[in-house]
Amino acid sequence: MMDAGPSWTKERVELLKRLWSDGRSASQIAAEIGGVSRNAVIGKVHRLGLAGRVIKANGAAPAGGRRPRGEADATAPAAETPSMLAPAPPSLALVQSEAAAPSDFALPESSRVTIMELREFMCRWPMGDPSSPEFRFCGDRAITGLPYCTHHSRIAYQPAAERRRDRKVVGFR
DNA sequence: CCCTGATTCGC
DNA sequence: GCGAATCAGG
Repeated sequence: MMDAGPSWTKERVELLKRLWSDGRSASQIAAEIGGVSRNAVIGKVHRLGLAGRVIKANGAAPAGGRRPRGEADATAPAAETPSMLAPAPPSLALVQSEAAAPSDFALPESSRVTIMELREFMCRWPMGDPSSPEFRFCGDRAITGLPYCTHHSRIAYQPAAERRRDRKVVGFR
């Protein structure tokens, strides 16, 4: 007699619509409505047709294509990012502060290289946003045995004493 | 690893 | 129709 879990009643659907159009995320909506997972929410959203606000009309988006569940996945184990770069990766703030300080050391940014152009003897100091296509490495002649050039080695391996004198990290206003 | 939405498909 | 499982991307 008792009906099972409250499925998508009119009220719940309307609430869903409202929250979705309100810009709430599926997980948030699921939490508010209660009794449903975010997958359920997403599924319902799609079924209702008020799905993806962004319709990829371009062929540039094969996105979304899960392999049939029965199939064994021969997919590679995974590999976030080899990140076999430098032993002492500088902080982003530090990099940015350097980039934003042209007056200090006018590092000859002559040789900036992509990861493909990088050689063992080249400075691996990251320049710019790693997620950007503009991302480059310093590429200057690295100190033998070290991943950085002289300039960036000073930055990366600051003596504790010298580091005490606070270097100015990127300043917010 | 956290999150986001998108898609497939057994139920 | 439903939504877990899975995928792709941030």
